[in-house]
Amino acid sequence: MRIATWNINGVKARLETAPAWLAESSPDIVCFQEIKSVDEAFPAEPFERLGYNVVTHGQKGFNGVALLSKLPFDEVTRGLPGDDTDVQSRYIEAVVSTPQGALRVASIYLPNGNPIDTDKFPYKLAWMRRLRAHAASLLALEERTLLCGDYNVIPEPEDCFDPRAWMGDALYQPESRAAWRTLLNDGWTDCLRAVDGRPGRYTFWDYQAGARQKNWGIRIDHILASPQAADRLRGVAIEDHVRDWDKPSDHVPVVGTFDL
DNA sequence: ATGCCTTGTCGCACAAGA
Repeated sequence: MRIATWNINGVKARLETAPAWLAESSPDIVCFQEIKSVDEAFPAEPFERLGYNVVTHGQKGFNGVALLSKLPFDEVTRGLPGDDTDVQSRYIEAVVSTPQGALRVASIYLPNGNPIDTDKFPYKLAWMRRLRAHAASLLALEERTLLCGDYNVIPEPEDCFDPRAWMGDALYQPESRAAWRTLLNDGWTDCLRAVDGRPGRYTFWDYQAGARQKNWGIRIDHILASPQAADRLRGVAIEDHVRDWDKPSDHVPVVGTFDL
């Protein structure tokens, strides 16, 4: 079973690139972030034609997440629990039935948090606390669970080209990185790091300043596995060749392979 | 120090991203 996460930076702008990569890689389950579309306007047909069931949690203009699965969805939950006043669409969770049993997957678009001297940064940190609380309730189920998405956190210095360039940024603040570690210390496995200790395994390159050509990247797209899923982790691939296609997203797909 | 690009918006510049 192969599960992918990919911030596509606008589904309507990716109607060539996204189906092309899905046709090439053919993951069983896909977590999209930043669909930038309301649910009614999401162009599901190009994905359904490739054999995927599609569920979305969108909003107008910004944010928005989706799940695609070749297996049918048994249940779907939209929105991160813990704050009924939060109107931003950044979380969708579903359960599928595999031959080995149930698999729970969430697509996560964690707030960016910049600039850090505005209310966007405390919103990010509050969102991370909510995520930790909900994730802990999922760990208690002792199921195979994967929390996949754009976490907007650079975990360690080796996850960016030049840490000095990110010092004042919400993605690399001590509070952001501490919240990330707190989440992992509850029992979640950072799948890429579990199988690949090399520095410079980036998942995002800015559109600006020739960042891709200079390899000024960062690793912010992550697959977190519950113990029951991590036990079955076989490998993780960062499909960075997609960053060099026409009309790319600034993020690239990350694909985990599991014995499921 | 800032913008550099890209996307979406009831556009005709701007917000947001990271």
